Amino acid sequence: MKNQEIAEIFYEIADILEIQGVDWKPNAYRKAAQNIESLSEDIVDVYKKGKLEDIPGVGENISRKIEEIIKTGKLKYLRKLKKQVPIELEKMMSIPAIGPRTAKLLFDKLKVKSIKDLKKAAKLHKIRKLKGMGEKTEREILEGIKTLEGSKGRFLLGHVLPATREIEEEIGRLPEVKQISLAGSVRRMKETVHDVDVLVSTDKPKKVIKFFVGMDDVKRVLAKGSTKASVKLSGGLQVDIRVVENDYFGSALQYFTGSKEHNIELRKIAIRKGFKLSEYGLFKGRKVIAGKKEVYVYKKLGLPFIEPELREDKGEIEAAASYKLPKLVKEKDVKGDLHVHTKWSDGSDRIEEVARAAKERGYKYLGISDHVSRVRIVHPLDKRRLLKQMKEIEKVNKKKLGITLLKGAEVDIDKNGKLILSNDVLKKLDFVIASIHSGFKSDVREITNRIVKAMENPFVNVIAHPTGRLMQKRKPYSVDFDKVFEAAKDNNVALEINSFPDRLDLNYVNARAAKEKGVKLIIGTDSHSKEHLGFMELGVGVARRGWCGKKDVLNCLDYGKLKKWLNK
DNA sequence: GCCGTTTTCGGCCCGACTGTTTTCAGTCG
Repeated sequence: MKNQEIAEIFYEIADILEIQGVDWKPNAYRKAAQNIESLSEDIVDVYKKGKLEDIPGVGENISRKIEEIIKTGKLKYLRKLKKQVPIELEKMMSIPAIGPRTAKLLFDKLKVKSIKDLKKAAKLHKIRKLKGMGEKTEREILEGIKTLEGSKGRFLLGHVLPATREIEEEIGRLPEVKQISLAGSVRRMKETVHDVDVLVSTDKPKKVIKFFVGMDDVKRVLAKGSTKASVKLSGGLQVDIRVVENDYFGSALQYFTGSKEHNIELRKIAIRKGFKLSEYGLFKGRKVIAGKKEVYVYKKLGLPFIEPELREDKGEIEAAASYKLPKLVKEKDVKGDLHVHTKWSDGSDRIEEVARAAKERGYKYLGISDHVSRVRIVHPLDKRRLLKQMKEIEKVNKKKLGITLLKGAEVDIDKNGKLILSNDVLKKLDFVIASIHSGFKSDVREITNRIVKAMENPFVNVIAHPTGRLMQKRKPYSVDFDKVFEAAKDNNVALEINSFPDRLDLNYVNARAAKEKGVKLIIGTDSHSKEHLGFMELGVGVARRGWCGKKDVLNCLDYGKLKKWLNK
């Protein structure tokens, strides 16, 4: 039974209780679920140690329920609740305009239990007859179902970032705009985002909002008020703008960056100190004591500045209060990229082109790592072509481009944990990345064994994308990270944070666990063209969300030290 | 249901916008 599965159960309980109109309990269950979800340790281990109640938000009652789930795989309480409220809650509530109260109303009056029922009811115009509902709500619900069916609910950070920056620039060019910043989950570098938040300060809110809803890419205006507006872009992405006065841009930025959970904790601190915190500032009575800048808000609450990527209420507030926040790695700390494909396998650019682009980015070194694989589609290298490629790399190095190329390869791990290239070839390389590209469906033991065995090969330096996930396409394979972390340390092997937009693997939870265990990380882009080198920002985002500093990331080392590490 | 440098009982974040209403509940973030 995994942490995630147990968390899901408590989320479900929270939803049902909310529908039933129960006060406070939903929050308590949700809080517990969040903390279980983000636990880096296996909850079964925590249970065995008798430490369940050490998890924040878990008390006597919930810990008893966790025990029941671990022992029996089920929870009677949830079953009972489900019988009382037999509704597809999670899906229903993902439809805009439907929250717990409306779901309850729809069930009570129209026996709507599922999206299917909902669609039918809306099409038959039954919903508009309910109290508090109308034509417009009905249309919005149908629209929402369409969106859900097209699964356009969440977007990959790497895919929305470019468009988002364009919008930021476009609005920023307005002379009326004093300050502008992205906020929300984009600013926190969350791997997927539901919408994009833009914060602007100006004396002319109407003008800015008018411009915003009239931008070229806007397909639909969802809401438009005097201080905020929401639009849907043609690609389906929702963008929200919030317009404030310059005097409280800081507190507004703090507020709109979130996360919600982080902000709730901050407000509690404010209350304890006799203050009140909102987007309009930090107040002592009626007096504003902080608002202009984000950092002042934290300061007046007795805290140092907390980087946006950490603001998830995962211990950052406690760490800040005791001045134990980590100094996070920055993109400019990265000295090179070690996961790059070229035309030799399935990349689209030649070695020299990629090298020049890497040099442009300020890198000191670049590791070429084309595929050695049995997957035909990637046009893999065999021994002969690999040796030939190494010659070409040497040739490019002689051109003195101001960047050093390292000879590497991304070699498949076979189903027994062996690399599909013999050691006498591997040892000629500067570095070896090992990765799993087949047999994803094997069980956790098998996968873990394959990875561990690969790490025991003396020439392996990095395990690429350790869980193999492709967001929105393929689930991660199960890996026993305790074992993998141990083996990584024992064998001086680094784990990769793969920066490709749909991978981001390790994810930030695992990256943080790795860091805490003292495992070294490498941030690689898995570039298949020179433009992909820019994905580094996403991997750095993951590392930052995982509390990693530059000392945790090997490709922040300069060339000499990195080379030494690679030679083990 | 959880939690505690105000508390083991009594709190539990805060505000904007919308639709459907004539003053507000529900949703959203």
